[in-house]
Amino acid sequence: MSFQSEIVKWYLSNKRDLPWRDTTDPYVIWLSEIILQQTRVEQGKPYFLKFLENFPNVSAFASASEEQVLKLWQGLGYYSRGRNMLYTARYVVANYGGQFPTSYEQLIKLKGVGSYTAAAISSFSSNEQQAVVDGNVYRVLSRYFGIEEPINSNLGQKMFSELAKELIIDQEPAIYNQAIMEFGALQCKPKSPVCSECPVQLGCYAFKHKKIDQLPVKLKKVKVRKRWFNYFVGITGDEILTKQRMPGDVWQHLYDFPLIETEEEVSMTSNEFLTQVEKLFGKDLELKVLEGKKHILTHQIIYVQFFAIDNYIVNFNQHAEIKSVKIEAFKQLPHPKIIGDFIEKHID
DNA sequence: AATCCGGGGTC
DNA sequence: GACCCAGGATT
Repeated sequence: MSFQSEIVKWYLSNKRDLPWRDTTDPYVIWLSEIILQQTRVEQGKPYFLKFLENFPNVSAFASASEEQVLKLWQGLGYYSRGRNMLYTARYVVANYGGQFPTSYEQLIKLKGVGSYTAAAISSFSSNEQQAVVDGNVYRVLSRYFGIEEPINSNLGQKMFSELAKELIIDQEPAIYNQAIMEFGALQCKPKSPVCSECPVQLGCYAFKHKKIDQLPVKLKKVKVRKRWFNYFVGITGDEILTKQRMPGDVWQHLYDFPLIETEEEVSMTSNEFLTQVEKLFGKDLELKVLEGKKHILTHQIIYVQFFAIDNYIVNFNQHAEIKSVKIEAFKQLPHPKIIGDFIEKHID
């Protein structure tokens, strides 16, 4: 039996029961695929259900506000996915009359939809012969066929997508694509794959040559930047100071607190820091240390320090980005995870 | 071609 | 701590 047939056979008896399977609605598939980008199934599942409940179709999604979408997205990360979804939902309503496209050619033009997602939606919704190449596929193919070209090199990506394209010929695209990804996720895992019970063990290059833990090859050395965020929690009566984050940095469009970023950990005796703080909040400011947290992102480690401020004065003319809003309204805004956690813990 | 964009799970 | 997750956009 061929590699592909074995994988499909394995899939039919081992697949998970997931809420986005058993539908060919391209809108629902799109929803699931965007949410699952760089996101584990178990992490994405509750978000998928929440989004489907709030937005049962693309028209409902299109009529949402960005704040509504980002609030639902809160905690999932890579927030541009949420912003792009809203853009795309409106685009589909405006240009396709709310009929979500199913062809690769149309899908690839949508914001937030790349080659993987276009292949996934087109094959799952209309059985178009487009091969998905995601992290699972890279791993399974590199191991089974013994491809040592790095999966994130230009040549590597080309080789893997060519191979995937050949393999899907004569397969049922929807099932085969899901099968090879599920196989990668459950059987041919990154760490400790279940080779002893593998249906394609005999043909597997990596198993034969004992290179399971060396494939796939991936070039990588991401430098992690360290940053120090000093947040100021200012509450007067039933209002709190907040600020929306701007383009060009993490958490774009989400709401946090007034912030002074420094090159290193600040000390309360640093004149330079205190001068900056007074410049923002006035001379009579009372400052208290609340708590410190370490927040890890892909390319950054952010050391977050929260300060409580009292008796502050903000010159809203000079600092138009800072606003004072009702605490209840503030809570409804979308926040970065680190801020959302702080609010839950400290602000009733 | 390299870098940025989150948060969480696993070993 | 290192790696990875049903990747995509930007420079």
